[in-house]
Amino acid sequence: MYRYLEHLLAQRVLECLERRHPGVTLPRIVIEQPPKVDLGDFAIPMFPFAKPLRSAPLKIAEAIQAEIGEMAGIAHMTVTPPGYLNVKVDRAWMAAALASDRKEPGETPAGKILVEHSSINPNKAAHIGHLRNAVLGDTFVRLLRYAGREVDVQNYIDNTGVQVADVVVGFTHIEKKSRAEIEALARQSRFDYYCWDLYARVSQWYEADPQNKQVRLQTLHAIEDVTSETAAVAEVISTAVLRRHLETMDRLDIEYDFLPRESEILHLHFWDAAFTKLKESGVLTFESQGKNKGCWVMRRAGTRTETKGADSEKELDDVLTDIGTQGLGLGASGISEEDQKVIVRSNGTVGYVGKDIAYHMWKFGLLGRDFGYRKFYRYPNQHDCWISTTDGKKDHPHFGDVAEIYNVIDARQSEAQNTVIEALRGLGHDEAAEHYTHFSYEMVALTPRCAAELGYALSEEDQIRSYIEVSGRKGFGVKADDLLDRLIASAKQEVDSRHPQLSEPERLGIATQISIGALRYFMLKYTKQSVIAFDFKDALSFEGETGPYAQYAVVRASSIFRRAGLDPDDFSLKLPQSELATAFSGQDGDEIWELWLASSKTSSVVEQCIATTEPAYLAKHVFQLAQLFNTFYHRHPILIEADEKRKQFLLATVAVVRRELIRALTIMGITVPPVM
RNA sequence: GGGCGCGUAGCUCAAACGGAUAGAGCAUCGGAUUUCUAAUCCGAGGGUUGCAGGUUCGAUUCCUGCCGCGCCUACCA
Repeated sequence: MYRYLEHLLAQRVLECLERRHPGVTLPRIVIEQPPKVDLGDFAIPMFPFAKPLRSAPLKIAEAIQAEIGEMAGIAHMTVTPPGYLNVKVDRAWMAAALASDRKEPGETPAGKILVEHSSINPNKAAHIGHLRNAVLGDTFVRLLRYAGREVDVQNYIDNTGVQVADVVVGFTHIEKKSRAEIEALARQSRFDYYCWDLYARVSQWYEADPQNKQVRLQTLHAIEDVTSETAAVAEVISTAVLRRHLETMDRLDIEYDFLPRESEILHLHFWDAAFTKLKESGVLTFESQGKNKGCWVMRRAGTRTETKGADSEKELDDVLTDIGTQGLGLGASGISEEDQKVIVRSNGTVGYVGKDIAYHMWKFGLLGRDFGYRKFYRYPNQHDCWISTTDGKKDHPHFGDVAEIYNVIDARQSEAQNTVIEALRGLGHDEAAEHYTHFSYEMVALTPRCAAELGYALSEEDQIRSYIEVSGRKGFGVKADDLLDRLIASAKQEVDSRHPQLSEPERLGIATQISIGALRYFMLKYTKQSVIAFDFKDALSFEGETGPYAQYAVVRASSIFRRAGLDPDDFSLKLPQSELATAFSGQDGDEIWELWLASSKTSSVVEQCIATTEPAYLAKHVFQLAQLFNTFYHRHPILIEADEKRKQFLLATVAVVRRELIRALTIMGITVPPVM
């Protein structure tokens, strides 16, 4: 409801100003919340209008106040120095709307959205860095779906790269295992852990003798030939590890719809189709000199200081003729060597950025080719996850060909992402480029203390750092399943001591819900651009600003209703609006109103999260709501309340807060246990 | 060297689009009528928002310069 009033207000203020000042271009109307409730529920700063309207902020506020007229849901407005128009909501109106969970008017944009996340190399166990990616991505998917959008979830699988090749080398050259032996191992429960260790050993093996790296190259090439034994082994390994990743993510209620694999991008010749178009459009140019001689190159994204029109280009041309291209280090492509990004190597093979361009053309339905599809994994809820194949089934859902895409990929890959966007633009697909969002986030690193705890010897240099980057190659990191296991063990201990009367499966179930709540909340409470310095102490905490804190608030709300013998989901407020108005104007009316107001904000927060690709706002909202509720809970004993009308009012407050908390937690992928 | 990002309380982090007295959690210290169970609540201390300028009614937020830190910058994927 908050969102609805916010939009309504902005629109009415805009109309009002346009009527008074026709033809003037106005700045965007910003609506915020005043620092304290007694000032109002919305604040509209008037300062930005002072200059364009040639009038004092307070004068403008007064004019709007006088002319804007009545609005359902708005009680009144006050002009507040130094230049705000503060707006108070009609509390009874809002409360009635919230209590009946009235649907907010508003339309949702059409067009399918593709969110890609996780994309873990299928050669080792998933670690906490992958967890951040998956939780961010999955939560964003839930945000979009809550907002009414249609979303496909994809997880890109690089099953033909060096990382898989390295583990193949480990099995075949270090451990000298046969294909049958590897297949047997791959059926073991935590095969990904086995690969984790082996991958680290392979890295050491390469370092021990540079000759060994030759084996890596041979293996990499062998994998590309589908008929080879090596390719078969790679397939066994990557598929088994991929299955493990899906299982790990399923523990956190994270599911995918489609798994496009690099092997199909290769074998279905996606690149050939893209290459033709890239050459025709001039995005790619052939370099005939310098260190990239014989390669097809592209200008690295963000290297040109934007073309400033004909003049400067002409100047540039003059300069070029004067010095000669050699002097500037420009190749035949006209791009300086360090600004060149090699897309096709001199031996004719294509690099990963090239494949990525082709793949993204497919996403937008611009390639003219499609994957084959077959079912790969069925979730316990019967949802099917599909995977790419060369031929595949005829009957399959339609993937790709979407209106918007979001790629959840860490900040280190932003240059590559921008290069793909630039390629799309260069191909003339500006529309697609505009709807391509790199959902960028920072990595998860380990604190030196955490690293020491895990038994890694640190250099003196590393010991004084605030964090150290994880490395799959070195086997340095915290595995996702290990963290989850530790969380569950720790939560289980608490549940055991608090609820000894419950059965073992019940207690384990509760501990699992709490662990997922703690983990998902932990991954979401930091803003994207902040590096998470991981520490078990913080991650294993169930107190303060954590998932369990919010879950506990809901448990308390539910328990009030249970004790009262009422169903919170089916509780209807029987007070007329006049009674509600009285309740809110009482002694603690402001304090309780704050709780209702916060409850009304979910859809507004969801909108903000989507607009800024920042799910952390939702976590903040959940925490704020839970915190307000806990304070309220302490101050107002409800079941012993003698005044029946007052009791109804308090119960309605609890019901609404509970519903909104559950709603927001659900978007975060967090469920609430029956007791805690 | 170039590109991107960061620097806020002892620690970990908030404050989207410039706004009203810069907020939380953890840690520390002191409390909560044995109550809808305390995984909770209340209180205290703790800040020149890295430094120096600039823009303006107003700057943690925008601009410039410096200092410090991280990531990216391969014919690897």
